[in-house]
Amino acid sequence: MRWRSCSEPAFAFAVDAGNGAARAGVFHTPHGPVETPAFMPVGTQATVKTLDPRELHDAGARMLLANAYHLHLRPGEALVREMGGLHRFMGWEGPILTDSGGFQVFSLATLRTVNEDGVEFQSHVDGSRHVFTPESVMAVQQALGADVIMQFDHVIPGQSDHAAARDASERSLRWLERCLAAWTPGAQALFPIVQGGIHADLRRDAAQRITALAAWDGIAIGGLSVGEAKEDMYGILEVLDDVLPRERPRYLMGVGFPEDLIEGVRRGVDLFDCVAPTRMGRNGTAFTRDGRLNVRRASLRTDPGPLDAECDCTTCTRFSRAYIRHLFTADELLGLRLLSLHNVHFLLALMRQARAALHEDRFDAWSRDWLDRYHSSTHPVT
RNA sequence: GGUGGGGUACCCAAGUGGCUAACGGGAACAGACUGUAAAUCUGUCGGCUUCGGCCUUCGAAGGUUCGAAUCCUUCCCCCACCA
Repeated sequence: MRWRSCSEPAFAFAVDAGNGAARAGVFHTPHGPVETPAFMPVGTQATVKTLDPRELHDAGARMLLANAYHLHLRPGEALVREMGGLHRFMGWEGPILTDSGGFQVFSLATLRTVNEDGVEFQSHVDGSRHVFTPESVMAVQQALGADVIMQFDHVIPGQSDHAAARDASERSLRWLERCLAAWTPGAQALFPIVQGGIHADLRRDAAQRITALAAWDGIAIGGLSVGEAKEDMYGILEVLDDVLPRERPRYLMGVGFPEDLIEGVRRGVDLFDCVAPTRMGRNGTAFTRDGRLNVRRASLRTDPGPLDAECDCTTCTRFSRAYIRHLFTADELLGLRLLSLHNVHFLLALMRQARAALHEDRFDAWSRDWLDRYHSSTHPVT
């Protein structure tokens, strides 16, 4: 295995506070440090939908995601490279992580066939056929030029049985070896991904085998938040907390909702990403300290207050619930932007609070209070 | 004044004897969304209900029929064109 030593500084990870399994630290990348635990907004097609990179940075985002499958189809990694790489192309100077397309094996299941060599996708854009292999996915991600790249993995539905989960996990492990062989260490960190569904033995086995391969820049936990029960997800995180090395960042892929971020941090996760804040932002749901709020609700028609009284984002400082409701009711584009911005800001602020609580050694109490209030879900009309 | 067309649930609009509480849209209301095929999707949308049904509806009133939003009569409105 051609593993770069973890003593190399480019992707150093320093843990500087902890509370049980939860910890706070700093993950260093060639495009700057990321304080953890951190939430990474998702910009699948080299854009966090509706949001300007500048306002993302101002909201506290330090690292973004993009997607190899989508960018390979459009505009193509060659064009991105020609335009100076992903950072310059999308106007984001901070670190970027690209997902490999493994999630699309799950989300586009009706448009692909899997075999040992790789996956043949029928493009959701124009129907053309594209073969993704561990080697080709490494090449795509190298051309895109993200700081962190992901192995090609096989994601399956959360409720899959043991046999199916083992099959997908074993395939992902074989593909990991091929990704490692095709990877050029140095400017890019390669994160392996633990699979195994909701089956503790498979998860433990995969985590141990990945860990045993070599030193790590970071390890991802994949195949969660794909339809399984929350308790199953939390249970798997607890299983993995015992097995995964503590000196490297752990990245829980595709999570999540505010409550899942806190539950994840509590179980030792450092990095998260999720489309929820932006998708829900476009679909009319706001995250608030008192639970989710459907901004189309008739009861907000004349509500002069902010989405969340404690939020200091642009949306909450300047616009009323009544106005945002109106924007959604009238299908005005500003509504999508304002709500996406608020939701992203909300999760970033949540992680900021979690880090502060960890540094001040009060994470346990803080997280319990936060969850109690969030789950009480009242939404008094102002 | 004449001729022709039309009045269907909040709006638009199908339906010309039973399969119609009434196709479709929209609005409204409620819900879902977790490494983005998503500014998407789902449900409710006359009233009551012990969920099996019951009641009231298709401009108004009468009539034909076992049975009418659908056929007939009269009346009331709207639109187009002609005087």
